[in-house]
Amino acid sequence: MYAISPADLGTEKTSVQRRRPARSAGAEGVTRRLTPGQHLFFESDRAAFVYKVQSGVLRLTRTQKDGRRQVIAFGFPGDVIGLPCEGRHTTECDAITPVEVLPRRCDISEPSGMDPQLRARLMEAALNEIRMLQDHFLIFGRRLASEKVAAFLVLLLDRIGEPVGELQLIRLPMNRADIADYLGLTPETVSRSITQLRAQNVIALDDANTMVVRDEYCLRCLAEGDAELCACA
Amino acid sequence: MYAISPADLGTEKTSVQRRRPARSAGAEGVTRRLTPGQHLFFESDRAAFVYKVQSGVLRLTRTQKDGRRQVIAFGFPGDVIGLPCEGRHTTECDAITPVEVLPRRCDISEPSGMDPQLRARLMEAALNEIRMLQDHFLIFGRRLASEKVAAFLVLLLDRIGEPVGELQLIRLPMNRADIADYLGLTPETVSRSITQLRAQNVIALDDANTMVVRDEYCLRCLAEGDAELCACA
DNA sequence: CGGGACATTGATCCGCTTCAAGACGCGTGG
DNA sequence: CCACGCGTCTTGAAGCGGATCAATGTCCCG
Repeated sequence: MYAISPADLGTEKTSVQRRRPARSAGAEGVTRRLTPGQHLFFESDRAAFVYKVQSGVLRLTRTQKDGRRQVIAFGFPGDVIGLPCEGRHTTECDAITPVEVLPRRCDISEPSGMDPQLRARLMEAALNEIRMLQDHFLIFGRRLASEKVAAFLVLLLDRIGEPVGELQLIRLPMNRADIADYLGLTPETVSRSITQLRAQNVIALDDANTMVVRDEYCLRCLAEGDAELCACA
Repeated sequence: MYAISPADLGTEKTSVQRRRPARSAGAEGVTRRLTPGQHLFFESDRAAFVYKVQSGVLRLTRTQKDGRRQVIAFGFPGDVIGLPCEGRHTTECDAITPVEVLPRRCDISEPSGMDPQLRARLMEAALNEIRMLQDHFLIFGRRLASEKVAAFLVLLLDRIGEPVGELQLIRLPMNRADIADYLGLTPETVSRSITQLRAQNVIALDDANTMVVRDEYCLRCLAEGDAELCACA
């Protein structure tokens, strides 16, 4: 869908990082910047690096033959993404906001020569990813759409929530379609669920991608299917 | 739902949940045997070992507060299961057939003293698990129940299919409820989908847990949503 | 100001869940 | 050997929730 687009179009005020190797995958230890829509890697790509996300948000997806897309995960700052299997990436990855990632050379097949510390971190990252995928399954398997959406918002809240006075703010980096493909729903259903949460005064929307959590306890109850425990219902 | 009953009968009949204090978690390198329903570990257990499955089939599950169960994966011979996160198991695990596993001591936090070969295998196992979980997502995200079930049968076919003349045989080690909880369906819907596949002459059932794949090509088409490509529809 | 991408809302339809009943296989005990 | 009970699988009928299709609203950016 997206063609390779020049990376030096927008938001280039930070440093003089103009000598980025063109069209190369990057270099060890040199921060790589992506603009929204730009790909970091594709499925089946030979994996030269794993990437530590420094800022921004990435989207990890797999697509099936019928064109349907599954969002496997979102990559937030602090995440290590791009762990390969048998030397190849197992998902597609593109940026949904301006992104900075730090590439680390990653030759899993030659672990003997690898820095022990890096090796340990890689293992830790892999085990963490396993747990996050399992958590994702629990959300994905929720019965009602509203529960899925609430659980997703809780996830975001814990990950990128920003305190605003007594309450918390969530700046949604992804659009409704991304949320839908993460949860196994349609964008319309996601929108309806959000509208419903707003009607219950659990959240408030500034604009479509900026929400204030007005009743965090209630949101967490709804996320677990305990609608009864929540006075908002 | 399940009665507590002694599990040492040696019979492999009904699945019996038997909570057993893991006073003898096993010993490094000594094959451990489980009877159906017996647990290998529980969620949040401190993880002393990972296990290589030698024979039989295990079920890895996570349960949520409302009692709903999500089958995360099945452990087949050759699989390495029980990879911990932060020193603890992230799922529950019990046997659904008689099982033999080989425990390997696994102190991820102390990787320096670990045999490099074992370390490499652990990493490989972790990366493989990530890919398998991602594959699971694609199946879970299929639109129609019949596609999910077909995709699941293809998975089993490739994993434990037994050639029988020209065709292939699948001995289902798990019941309909397990399949349902793996796919995010109800047992009734799984049953109906199987009935439908049988009516289309794609499969034939000997008994409920023994099926012959009569048209493998068609099954694979249905699994990918290409019902049109299949004359059986 | 106008165009495009995205979000919301509405109406309808379909597939799955739910609840219920019956069938089947298997082990036990008479 | 057969009757019984239990767990599982199958099948049926009804209701509901989300998908789909369509129209409108909103924001952003040129």
